[in-house]
Amino acid sequence: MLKEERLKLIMREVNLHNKVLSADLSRLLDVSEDTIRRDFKELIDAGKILKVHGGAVSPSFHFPHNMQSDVYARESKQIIAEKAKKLLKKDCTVLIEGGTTIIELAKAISNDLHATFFVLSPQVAIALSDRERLDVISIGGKLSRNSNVHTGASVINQLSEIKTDLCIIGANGLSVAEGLTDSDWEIVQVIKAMMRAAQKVAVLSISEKLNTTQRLKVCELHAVDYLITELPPDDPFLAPYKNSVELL
Amino acid sequence: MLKEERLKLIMREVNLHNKVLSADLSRLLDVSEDTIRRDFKELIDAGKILKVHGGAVSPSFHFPHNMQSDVYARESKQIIAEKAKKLLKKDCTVLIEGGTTIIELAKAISNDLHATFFVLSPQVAIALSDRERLDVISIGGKLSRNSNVHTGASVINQLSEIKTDLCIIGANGLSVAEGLTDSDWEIVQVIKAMMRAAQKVAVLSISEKLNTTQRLKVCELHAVDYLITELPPDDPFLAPYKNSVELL
DNA sequence: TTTTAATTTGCATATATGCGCATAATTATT
DNA sequence: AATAATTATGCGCATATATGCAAATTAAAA
Repeated sequence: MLKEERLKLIMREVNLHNKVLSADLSRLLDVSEDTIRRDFKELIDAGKILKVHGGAVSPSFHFPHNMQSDVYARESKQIIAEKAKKLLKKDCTVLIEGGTTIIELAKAISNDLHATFFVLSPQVAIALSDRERLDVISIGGKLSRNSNVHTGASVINQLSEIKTDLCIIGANGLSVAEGLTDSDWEIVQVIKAMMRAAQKVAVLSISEKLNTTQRLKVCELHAVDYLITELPPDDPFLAPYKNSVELL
Repeated sequence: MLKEERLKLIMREVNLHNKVLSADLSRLLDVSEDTIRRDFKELIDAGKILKVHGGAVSPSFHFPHNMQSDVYARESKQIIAEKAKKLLKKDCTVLIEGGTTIIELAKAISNDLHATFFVLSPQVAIALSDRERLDVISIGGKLSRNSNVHTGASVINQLSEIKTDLCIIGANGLSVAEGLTDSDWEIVQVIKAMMRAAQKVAVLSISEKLNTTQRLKVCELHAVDYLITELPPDDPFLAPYKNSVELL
């Protein structure tokens, strides 16, 4: 990849998100963070970005907005994202939910994966929008405020009309006894519809969500094909799950 | 192979991909990289390409050449956003497109406006997602990469089923003679459908887009109800538009 | 504070580039 | 047609640029 291309892509990221992290760009563009920082220098000299610790921001960036302090458990989520990437094969169709873990996965997806993604969350749509070889299709609907995912009858309807190889969802509660659980009724309906639309079901969950239960039931554990946590599959903590799902 | 043929092929590659690697061309045309570089020299002298380390790029791609433009107009866009806010009444339904000007409007919308927004762009959806009293409904579809707006038949379909008080769109080209114009066919279809779905049409445009024309026609000027620019309505620059639309 | 993460710096390596020259191909001249 | 002149091409080498790695430094976070 030409350096010029990288600069273009960096600017695109900055204009898109107002801020970029060196680490994210490093993974996206598959160069070292050093190189990203050197690119930053050029863009700074050109007055196109401003440097901040950890990344860069657009010159017109105002702090109050977009300042999401999502750093929490980000490392675990990145491990999960790396594992989940292995499920994404060339030319597959994927139905993908929202939530911070899923967004981490979206960011980690390589620039040259050729596939079709059906997305339910505007954030995920944006995170994927710069991947040249990806078809991104938003399943529209009412934006649920607390989850930032499209919900409602129209979503369920549209989901009933598509078939995908895989669906990827985040877990709010997961236990051997109760299976997958959530606290939001609308989201539960959406996830159920997603699972019907997909051949295989992958659940991404940081380990702290394991062995917890939310008010509403989504499905039994055995309805899940892959469970991806930041722990190695042979971690004793995961032992109870081994019989029902494939651990990654 | 004749040198002239090579030059032709090189230009074709550049126009096709906006960039070429010396190494690729060397292999493709079966000549040494030196020769390719010497070819580059000719094309550079002719102003047809620009040299970068590792290859060459099309002049429009080279970033130092299109340095400004996007970021600087932000102030104007904020002025436009403030004016456009006045069109948003309590309990109205609004259909809103994408683009930087529109995103600026979305950010400017007050926290206690009670209304329903149909959105076509994930960025706009996110910008609106934290307004407590807003219903945000995404019209889903294939995400168009260059505009970051949902497009395609499903969008047109969904738009045919809704009725809103107002639609707000950004202009790419606007002139008295040619009306509203754009360069992307998919977007044109979407805008037309938006206008059919809405009672009133507001066009937001920074003044530099005025009196310019793009390849594809969207509609005549009189199909637009409100034209909002950063200039005051009595600016002489806007005089030709006065008869056809209401200026804000 | 201590601890962690990000950045800078210097260095090593790989790749790209420019130049001189020899050779091959093309064109002009006799 | 043969030869001279011109132009195009490839190769080796010196230099410049780009990139990654590791240690040292600096900034943020706990």
